[in-house]
Amino acid sequence: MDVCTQSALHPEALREARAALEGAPLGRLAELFKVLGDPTRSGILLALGSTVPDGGGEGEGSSGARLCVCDLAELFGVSSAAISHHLRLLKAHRLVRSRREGKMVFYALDDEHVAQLFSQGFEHVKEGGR
Amino acid sequence: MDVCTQSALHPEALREARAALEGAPLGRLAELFKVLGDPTRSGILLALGSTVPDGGGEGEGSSGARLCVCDLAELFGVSSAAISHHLRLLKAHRLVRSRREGKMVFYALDDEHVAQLFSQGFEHVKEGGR
DNA sequence: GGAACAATTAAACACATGTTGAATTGTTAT
DNA sequence: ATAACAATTCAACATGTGTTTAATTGTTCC
Repeated sequence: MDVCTQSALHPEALREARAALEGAPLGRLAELFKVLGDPTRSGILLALGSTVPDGGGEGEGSSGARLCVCDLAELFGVSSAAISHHLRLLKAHRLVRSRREGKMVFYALDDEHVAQLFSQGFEHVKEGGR
Repeated sequence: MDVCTQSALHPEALREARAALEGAPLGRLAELFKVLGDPTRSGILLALGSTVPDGGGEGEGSSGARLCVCDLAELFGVSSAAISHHLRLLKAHRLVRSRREGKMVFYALDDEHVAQLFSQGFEHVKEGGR
């Protein structure tokens, strides 16, 4: 351990910080962000968030698209196994919900916060936040 | 590739989704979330976001704490090398800024969106979003 | 029942990521 | 200049993560 041997350098600030960390569900929060921290998964959420205007016939409100595993696999150019894997993760974190319909399984967003989360992220990225 | 061989199953929805993905800086967004997706890094941001009320003497407004690498290493129980590594990442993404003061280097939050981003995350996590 | 197809799961692999200890750089004090 | 100490960088290692192919499950149609 290369940690400083001299002393706790700024005890007051440290105490404050500890207090802030104490109550926070840090693990869960990081886990959520980790789930979002993959381009394919963010892409899935973004795609599912895209509103389909003149519903072709599968009409289901206008709160977001509904896509099957096949669609997503083609959309991102990966195997459906990979997509399935990602979807399982997203589902475990209540970010998407699934609904079987015949041979296919359709996925849709399951959380109203996700869109806001993304827009905040965009804000940061747009402002040159590398 | 196990991808569905039959056809593009839902062309309209796919077209919409493609449009939504087209404009979005997906890579950057995911990168940002990936940076936040580590407990130590989220912890650092949370710690730096904690407001130190009765400034002991290092007074610098009330918009957040200022901690040196040593403090953070002790706070999370890892080597200062590890902390330094994380800080470099956070800095590269304009999430923190640094300021040298004598032998030490102090870090502080560098972005006003971060707090909001976190609060959105908390919202989700609190609501049982596993 | 069996065939066809979408979805999931399992096993295995390549690659990225976080950590460490050692070496290096930067700053202050003697 | 040398010593002391904080911070960073380097090299190396252990562990995670995303992907693939293959096998399995679920559903529809014949």
